[in-house]
Amino acid sequence: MSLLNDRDFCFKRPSKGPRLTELKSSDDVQLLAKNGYYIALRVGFAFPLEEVNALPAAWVDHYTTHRFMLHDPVIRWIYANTGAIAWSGIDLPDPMRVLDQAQTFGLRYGVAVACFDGNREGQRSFGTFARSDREFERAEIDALHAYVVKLHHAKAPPTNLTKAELEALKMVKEGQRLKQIAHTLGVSEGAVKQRLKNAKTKLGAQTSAQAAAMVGEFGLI
Amino acid sequence: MSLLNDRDFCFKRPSKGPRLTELKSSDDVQLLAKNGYYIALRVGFAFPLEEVNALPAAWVDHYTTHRFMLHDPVIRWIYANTGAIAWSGIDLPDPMRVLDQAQTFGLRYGVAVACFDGNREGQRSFGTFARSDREFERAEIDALHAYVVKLHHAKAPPTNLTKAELEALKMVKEGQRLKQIAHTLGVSEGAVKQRLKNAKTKLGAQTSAQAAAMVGEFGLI
DNA sequence: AATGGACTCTCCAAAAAGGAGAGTACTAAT
DNA sequence: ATTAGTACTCTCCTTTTTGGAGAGTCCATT
Repeated sequence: MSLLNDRDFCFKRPSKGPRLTELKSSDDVQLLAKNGYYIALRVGFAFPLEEVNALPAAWVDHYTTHRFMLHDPVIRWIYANTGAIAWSGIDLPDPMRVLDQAQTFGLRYGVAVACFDGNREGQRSFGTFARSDREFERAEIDALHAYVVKLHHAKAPPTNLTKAELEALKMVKEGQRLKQIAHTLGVSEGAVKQRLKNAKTKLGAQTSAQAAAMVGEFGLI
Repeated sequence: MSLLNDRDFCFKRPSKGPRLTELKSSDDVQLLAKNGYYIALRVGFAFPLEEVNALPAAWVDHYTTHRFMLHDPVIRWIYANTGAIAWSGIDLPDPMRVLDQAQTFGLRYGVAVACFDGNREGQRSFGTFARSDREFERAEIDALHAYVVKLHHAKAPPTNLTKAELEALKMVKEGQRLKQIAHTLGVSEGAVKQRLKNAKTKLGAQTSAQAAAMVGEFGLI
């Protein structure tokens, strides 16, 4: 029996044979990228809004200590391209033999994915996924690509927050009480509450604490 | 190359000669790095906890669009070394002529700084600073180095938070109310309050919202 | 003149914060 | 083996902060 089943993956079975369609959660990804994966979301000038690092700790250690990033052909491909490709298809030099070393950590076969949605800030997202037993199939590569694109869009920062709302959230995040905030801004406490309420609605947050943390992570304040 | 040296831990200067006073704030840095600067704090596997980007918007745009990062000799130096150096002293190839292009954006003379404090996660911090009118002086380079080291230490994540405290903070950050948290954890609401109170004390936070945002930014939850 | 959006306010109920006190668990020193 | 110290956990009680409903103002657009 395949490790992939309906519950884990969401197959569709159209006319010809089983088809992998959509990865819903990190669990689904874990099943495909058995030996680890790494996703960086919304990389701007140099760094991302969020990263998911599910690579083996030993490899992360080795990679960090040797500062492989700038020499890693996978990273180089990701920075230079958009789309998805198997590691084996990347035609770039690997003078530090990063990929060979990766193999000794169980990262033998892999996929690199990069996407960009034409946003003004030039933010890009990318991921790399690995397994040791066999090469990834085309449908799997496409599914991983779609997954990263989905996360990329999900992490699009909200654009409808007003200046006043962001201002209030910033002050909440900095540990100020409503009374202080109101005083500093020269408005009523109720006004501050209303701003926070609007912000929470727009962000889908349950509490001001959550809303403040969210805008912080989006880099909006 | 030594990863660790005295200068990484404390900034002292011998008594003789004019001494550049310590850089206290980003304003001080702005005065020195007239044409812009960039600081990345606590870069782990690949990305930092925080970045300060005060480079000219046009350059950031150009740099991002052309994905210079992997080709930038300054970045390559920073990843490979510890200490501080004038751009002009970096002896690395620049096939994409990143530095030449930087000049056309007012970034003519510059300094690169990198530091590492021997922490377990291998986190490093670095910065690069630019001006167009003249080369940086040795004392200025040292002061900028000290500034980055200071920020690096300031961003050291607290290590004294208990599992219970982090757990509570995480749930606050996710928008849960104390009642919910208490129920989920199977403890009294008072217990949750106490955990949050301890966390706030340890973090020097005024409110739970602030504490939750802080641990989030430290990457502790 | 009407509509919609952002902002403001008040009042009341619900939630969170803060203080004091006390029990438990584990460590290090006597 | 006892003791002291430290860190963590919990309860109870009071005060302060917050959240939520409803309504009003101001302003730009239609």
